[in-house]
Amino acid sequence: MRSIVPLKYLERKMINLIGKRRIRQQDHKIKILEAAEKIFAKKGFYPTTIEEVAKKARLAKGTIYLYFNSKEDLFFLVIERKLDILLSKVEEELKGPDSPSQRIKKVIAVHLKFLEENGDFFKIMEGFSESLKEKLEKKLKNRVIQKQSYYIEMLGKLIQEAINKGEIKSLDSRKLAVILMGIIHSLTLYWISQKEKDSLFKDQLLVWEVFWKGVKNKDYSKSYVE
Amino acid sequence: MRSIVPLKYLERKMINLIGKRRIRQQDHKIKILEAAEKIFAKKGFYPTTIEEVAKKARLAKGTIYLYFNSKEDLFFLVIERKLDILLSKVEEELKGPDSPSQRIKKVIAVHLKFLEENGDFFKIMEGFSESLKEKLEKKLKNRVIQKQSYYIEMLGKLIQEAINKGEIKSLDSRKLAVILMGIIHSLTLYWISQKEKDSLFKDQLLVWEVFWKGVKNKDYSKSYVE
DNA sequence: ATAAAATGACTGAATGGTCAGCCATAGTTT
DNA sequence: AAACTATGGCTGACCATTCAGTCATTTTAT
Repeated sequence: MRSIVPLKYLERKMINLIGKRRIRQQDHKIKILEAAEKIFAKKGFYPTTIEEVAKKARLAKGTIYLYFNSKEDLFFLVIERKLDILLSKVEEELKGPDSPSQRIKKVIAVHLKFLEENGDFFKIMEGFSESLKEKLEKKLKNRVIQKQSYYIEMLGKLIQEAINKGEIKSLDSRKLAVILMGIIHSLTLYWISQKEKDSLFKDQLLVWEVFWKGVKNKDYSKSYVE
Repeated sequence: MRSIVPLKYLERKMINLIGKRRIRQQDHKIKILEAAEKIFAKKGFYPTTIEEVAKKARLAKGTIYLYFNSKEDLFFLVIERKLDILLSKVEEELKGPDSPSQRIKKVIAVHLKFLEENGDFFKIMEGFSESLKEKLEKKLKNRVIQKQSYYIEMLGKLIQEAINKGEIKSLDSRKLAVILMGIIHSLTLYWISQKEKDSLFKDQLLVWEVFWKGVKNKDYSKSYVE
């Protein structure tokens, strides 16, 4: 007799995990994240209201709080989701056996493509620094910062490799990584501000050319292919 | 007899304009601007409270509103004040008879020096895009945006000049201006994030080298002096 | 029938902006 | 020069609004 109760409980647990409800919940979570992404991109963190996000996701305000702990959490999770995708795409691209310089070229292309497809993400990141200023230490905030740093670090190592191989001049590899990201960032900003949007992706050659010629080792000019 | 009254009135007016009170007022305006600059840099637009600015300026909240119309106005005026200084410094530097490339080099130096001396200004500008999103069109906001654009435009023209003289490869001069600013911006951001602050100014050579080699015309390598 | 999910009215805290009054200083009168 | 008056810069309590987050109630699914 007693065993029936826990069985029913487990049963329900299973249903929750794999049944319709579970799927619904996932749907809603994604729906909210996507709605939030758009609104945060448009207005920035502070002027965005949970009510508005809920409306966009066609849910009630209270429902948001069933899936996220706070506005801040929602904000950071929106960022984290996209940052993870970007990171995985870049890491995927780096798996090949190419030379460092070729891999850098690939990173530029992947990054620009991602930003072109995720303008909202870029806009949010742009305002990220503003929103994290003078706020209590938050687990999620730090996770995002850490992922950002990890990305720059990865790029820095790649550049260092290129330096070691003599492809790039012996300069501070981390600073060069920062510079490369700065070039990408500023061109993206420019692209977003343009009303008549040309393709951002096609600027990969411009980025590559300027960066590569700017940093390449004179003795190694043969490696500048294409 | 009648004329005495208006005379006295004018007399008082003069005293108000040039006397103690008038000086006091100027003092306060600057005081508020400087306090606001610090707080805005630290916390960003939205989390900054007028009360806090007032406290820092050792004035009462209401007093702020005697000198500025709103929090937004104060914010934009803080930016505008510094932007004007930067613009004038750069314009001053461009007056010489140097070649375009030499003038670009000077702009880099002046800009980096200014940012090193005005880290707070940079921090505010960083969050500028966030705070201006989805806000009613404001005269002051547009003035600031216009000045920013003017700066990029000026740099673009300078680069175009260099292109025309064959110093720089024939690329989109505006995009190159954007790239140069991106390099400067990202290195400044990096510099600010460093706890052990090296000099930002000394990176002028790095910026110059990377940018110049990245864009220079092959046929014109002689012009790369120093 | 039961429990989970969703709702949205409500609450409390925060804060931009206001304004009636205070008081230091300047001007006037005796 | 002393006493009185007028001025206006400054103040901070107060008001109105906005909004994150809560929870009693309703809806939905099984």
